[in-house]
Amino acid sequence: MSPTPQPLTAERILETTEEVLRRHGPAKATVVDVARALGVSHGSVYRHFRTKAALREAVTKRWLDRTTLLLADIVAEPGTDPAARLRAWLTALFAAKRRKAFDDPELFATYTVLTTETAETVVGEHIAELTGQLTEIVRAGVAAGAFAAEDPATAAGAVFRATDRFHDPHYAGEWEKPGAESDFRAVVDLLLRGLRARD
Amino acid sequence: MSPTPQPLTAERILETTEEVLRRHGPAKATVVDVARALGVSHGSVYRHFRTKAALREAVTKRWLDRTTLLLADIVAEPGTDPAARLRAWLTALFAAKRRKAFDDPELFATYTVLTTETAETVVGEHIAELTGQLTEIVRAGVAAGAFAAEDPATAAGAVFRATDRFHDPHYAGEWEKPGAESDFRAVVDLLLRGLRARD
DNA sequence: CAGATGACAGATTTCAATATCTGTCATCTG
DNA sequence: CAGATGACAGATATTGAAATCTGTCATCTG
Repeated sequence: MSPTPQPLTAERILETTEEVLRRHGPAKATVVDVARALGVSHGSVYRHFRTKAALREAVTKRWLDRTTLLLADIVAEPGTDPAARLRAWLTALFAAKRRKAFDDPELFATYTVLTTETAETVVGEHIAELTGQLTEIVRAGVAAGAFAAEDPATAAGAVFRATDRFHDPHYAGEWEKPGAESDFRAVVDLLLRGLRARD
Repeated sequence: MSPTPQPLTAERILETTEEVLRRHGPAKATVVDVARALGVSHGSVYRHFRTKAALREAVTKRWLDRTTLLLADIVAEPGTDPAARLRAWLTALFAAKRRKAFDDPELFATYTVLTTETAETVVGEHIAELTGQLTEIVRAGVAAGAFAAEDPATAAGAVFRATDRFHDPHYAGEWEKPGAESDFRAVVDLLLRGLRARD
């Protein structure tokens, strides 16, 4: 769009790459497109990112990190009832994903492809961060005597995996169906019952 | 293989279609291939199945029904402890899927494509049958005073969805990883804890 | 006449030629 | 001389013509 006289930074490249991905989709967005949009040669892009895959990874990480940050607020919330906090966290995650999928389906499809490409690396770390947050919530719940769990990390992992259907993009098609909301509640209810400490 | 002089039945067509799918894969298996393998014209195949999609659906249903039947035995088991029976059912489902995926990865990939094609119809019914079995186990558990659940069907649905990761072919890649077994146990433990009746 | 056939139209797939892209690097420029 | 360039080789994607497939149906055959 603009010839942009500003210095070429990794940050500007990432912004432009997002834009190009939004416009062209994951299959047709090329490094040459990104360079063209920035008004530079594609060789310059390779000065900041070693490969096209690395560039895509960086964009994907940015996108995932936005969600991680959003949820961190809930973990940090002080003195809430552990069960309520765990439910709030899971609900916020589901809501965030559902909103992304619903508001801009094409962009969501683009990121679904990107995350599939980096399942083992970037997405793996993202999931580790999320289960880390969950572990923190469970740990606090155990400390408060509200939850019973031998190992908070194991329990958190189980909770995360048991709710895959409500955050894995693979199931996005199910998220706007009539029963989705009550299905979610039923799973969360069952999991919270399983965590709750016996008197 | 053989020119087969026997009468052309839907059953024989299904058997041959399985064979052709096994050989050629889902992308390249054509109705013409099936007809050729049977030594008939493809018009004759269309006398038994209205479309190629209908033929594929029928094959897929056969395949899924084999698993349904396997699990029905566990539901029918008399007088077992409800928790043990539920665990056995979930374990058998996971084991059956994992075996299929591991023993013949190409065939499993073929059926993964087929089930994706018929997600709304055949697979939907298959899932309904499985959750029906689960509901029966939960209902019996509630009757025996071992489980607490307002609505057994809802609880069964929640258990099924919470274990998606261990039966949805989408996750097949995870099933042979080191942690899979203990991840499975952690989720099932948590779910059983959630179902268990309080004294 | 129940059931099989194969020619056919329109849709889909294959294939090979062509164009574009990725990643490198010798060269240029401020 | 730090940073940008663009020519280049090999890999990948696009394209359009030809081949194959799907689904129908008038016709044939036991």
